[in-house]
Amino acid sequence: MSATEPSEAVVNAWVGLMRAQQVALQAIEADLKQAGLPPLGWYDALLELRRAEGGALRPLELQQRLLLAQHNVSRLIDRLEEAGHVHRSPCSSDGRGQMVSITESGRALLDRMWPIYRAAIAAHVGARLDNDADATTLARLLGQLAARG
Amino acid sequence: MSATEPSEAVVNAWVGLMRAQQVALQAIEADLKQAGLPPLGWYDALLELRRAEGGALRPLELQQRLLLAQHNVSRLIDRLEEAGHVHRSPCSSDGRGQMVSITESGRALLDRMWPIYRAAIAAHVGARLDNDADATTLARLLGQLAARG
DNA sequence: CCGATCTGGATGCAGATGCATTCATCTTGA
DNA sequence: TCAAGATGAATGCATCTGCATCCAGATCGG
Repeated sequence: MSATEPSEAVVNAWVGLMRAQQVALQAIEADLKQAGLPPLGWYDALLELRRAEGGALRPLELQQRLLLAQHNVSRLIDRLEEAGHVHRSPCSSDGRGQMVSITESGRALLDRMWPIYRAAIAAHVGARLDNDADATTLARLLGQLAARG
Repeated sequence: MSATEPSEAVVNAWVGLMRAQQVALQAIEADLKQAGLPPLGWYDALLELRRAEGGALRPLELQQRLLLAQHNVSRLIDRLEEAGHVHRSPCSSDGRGQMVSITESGRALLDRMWPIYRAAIAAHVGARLDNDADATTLARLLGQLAARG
């Protein structure tokens, strides 16, 4: 499987990965927008913050969890801060760094987004899989692709 | 599977889909850039043109095949034309439309990109799957997600 | 035949991303 | 201890995407 010449099955998996993500993401983003909600990226970032100890993370940690480029995280935080969903404060242990914490507004936004997001996942992903076993298999194989190494 | 409340397996499949695509795409795009080649979008568009009868398609057809927004197709064609890889000509059957055809330069670019692209797929997708059966299963399940309906 | 409407495609503008550089602070080693 | 390098984060600029609108040519109803 690791030759420079991928098998046809591997190429099909790759093409399918691109297509499936494109189709599902477009549909889910459309549902969010339809409901007057911000893009998924905001949800992902706020969710990581809420999960974190104290509801706060360093930008660098956020960057690693979201797999985004440094400058994109910086600007995502700009937008979230502008909208009042996060708050920047200086970092006590490292003068270069800072702490980004989720605000009440940010937590409320997560709560507002999840019902829509959840329904969109069910509609655009769940409804296209035949059963839970398929979903589990898919998740396992996709997990292998995303594993670092 | 189509309740408004997706099962945990479905949510895991969705998260895995986003992650796997992000990781694989970033890695493959990086390999292309490393080799001094243009982004994947160019490959996709040129490939559709080369596959098409006469090496030409209407922008609308390209749009449907690539699942891109109309204005993005228009601008992708701008860039490809600017680089000499495609050629716009008026459409005989519909005065509003046009034909976009792949040039020799475009065909040559496809041929230059494929070895790098192929190796990247093998390295970043193939190498992470245990065997061809897994690749086939993955492709099948992803195909269900992308199927229109 | 012709005006109303629809459709294929382009474009202006705002928002987002990639890339290189910059700035400040932290770390290291002589 | 302090200069040299490394690291966390921001920013200027070009490219790309999203969105609304616009334009020209096609289609349809009377």
